[in-house]
Amino acid sequence: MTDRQHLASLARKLGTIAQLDSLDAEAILSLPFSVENVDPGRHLVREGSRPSNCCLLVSGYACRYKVNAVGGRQIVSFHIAGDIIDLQHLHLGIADHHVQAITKATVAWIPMMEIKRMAKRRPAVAEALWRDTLIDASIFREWVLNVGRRDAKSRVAHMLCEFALRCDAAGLGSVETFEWPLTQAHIGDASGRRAVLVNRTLKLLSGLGALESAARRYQVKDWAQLRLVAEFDDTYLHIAAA
Amino acid sequence: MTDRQHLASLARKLGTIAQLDSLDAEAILSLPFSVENVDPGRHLVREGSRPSNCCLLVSGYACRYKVNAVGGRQIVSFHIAGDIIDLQHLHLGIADHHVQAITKATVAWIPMMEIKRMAKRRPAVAEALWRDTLIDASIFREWVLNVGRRDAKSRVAHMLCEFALRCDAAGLGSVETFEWPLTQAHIGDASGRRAVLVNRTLKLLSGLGALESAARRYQVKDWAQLRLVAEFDDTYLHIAAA
DNA sequence: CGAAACTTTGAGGTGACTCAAGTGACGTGG
DNA sequence: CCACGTCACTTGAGTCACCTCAAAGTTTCG
Repeated sequence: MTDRQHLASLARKLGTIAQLDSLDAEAILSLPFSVENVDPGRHLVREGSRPSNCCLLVSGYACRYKVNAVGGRQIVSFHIAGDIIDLQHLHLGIADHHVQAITKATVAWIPMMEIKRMAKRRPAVAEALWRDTLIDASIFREWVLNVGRRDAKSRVAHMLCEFALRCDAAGLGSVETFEWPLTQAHIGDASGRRAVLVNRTLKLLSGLGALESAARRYQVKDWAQLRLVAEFDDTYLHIAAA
Repeated sequence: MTDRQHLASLARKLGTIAQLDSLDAEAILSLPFSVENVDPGRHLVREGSRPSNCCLLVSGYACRYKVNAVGGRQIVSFHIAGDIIDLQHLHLGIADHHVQAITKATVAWIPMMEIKRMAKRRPAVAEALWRDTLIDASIFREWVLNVGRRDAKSRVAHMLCEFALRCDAAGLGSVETFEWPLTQAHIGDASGRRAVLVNRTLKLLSGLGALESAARRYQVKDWAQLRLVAEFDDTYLHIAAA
């Protein structure tokens, strides 16, 4: 199946990132690709590999992670439908981290050569792609601050705020109601804390009335308070057009 | 003064990042710029500003940092001569972090418009610049792992290894002997630990025989051991050509 | 319906923090 | 050229956030 519809979410996302005309959109929608349905836990990129395709997440959720010498895992970002995950490796050659599906997901594999070719012909698309990688980098910087200088309560709240806003911007729910399909172990691996502490921390946030959680369903009850606890400022997401 | 020599370190660096021909090099060397000499502590980029120039570090050392709500500071990267610091904002519009000189430094301000224009005319240079920003992003990811999943000893050792290798690659000394012009407070702000603990940690690394330190002069005595303590693998620096 | 995976709760240990006081290096101005 | 202020480094002692280990619930899914 090579339905152009699979690329629509990419075109939509890049359209929110930069000004694209109809020829740009056409170039994106006519990229060649192959579709794959994957189960939770399936690896989409392996550290040390030399990817020749970019992975577009058509539906579902994924995360990037690295591991330390003793097997400790650190998730460095989450990804949602419309994210073109592997753009970070477009000009790097060798993958420096893993990418793994969190839920069942549908991905479209796009040859890197084709993306590079499109970038040469359509400068506006190239700029959008570059800008997308720069936004990723901005998010990494915020995560360094998050795990480096915030306590467990703020970290978890911050992750929630970021996920909520990104889902909202991608048209996948609102800030109050969105899917957060993570186990407490995922949240722990992303926040650099143990799952046990994440559990206590979520209870604490519920106790504050900022959040309601039950069986991996979360609902933000008090967005203002959650932002406050998280020290959340969305500038770093660069969601508004430049 | 608008001596082309100031741009030589940039041309050199980009040449190690991608294949550039003589026309590419010429394009880089003929960029317009203005030079400024700055003192330690001087800010080169302010969070919230809308930079219109890219800052090339001609000599000296600088760092990027963010602050949390209570004033806690997190350094997210260090920069050395030849680094074009502000490329991260080329397509972002608004600065999401501060950049500050650590030592006395010489910088060259290059108009972003000129860089974008050059990127359009010289695709190989554009690719080199893009690749440079992707390498930055890769380093951010490693830092998330570093502050998220390593103890103080490994963190500090890791920072040392990275700095050493980058200096070495930039032609600023060797792995054993290089300048690390940081106060213990800097090291603390970068590793997400307090300066007091950094002090004890450096003593500990000295005790292991991996390091000698005195009055902000550092020397690596046992590179193999330092790498081991740091869990250091240089893949993420993407130093070798792709 | 049963196994596996995830969540919850408790108790005791530890790495890093805060507070505090003192030492040493450096630069400046009288 | 010494007196003084400033900044960085050093060391100690008490405290706390988070960790580890452990075991019991609960949800999910084949």
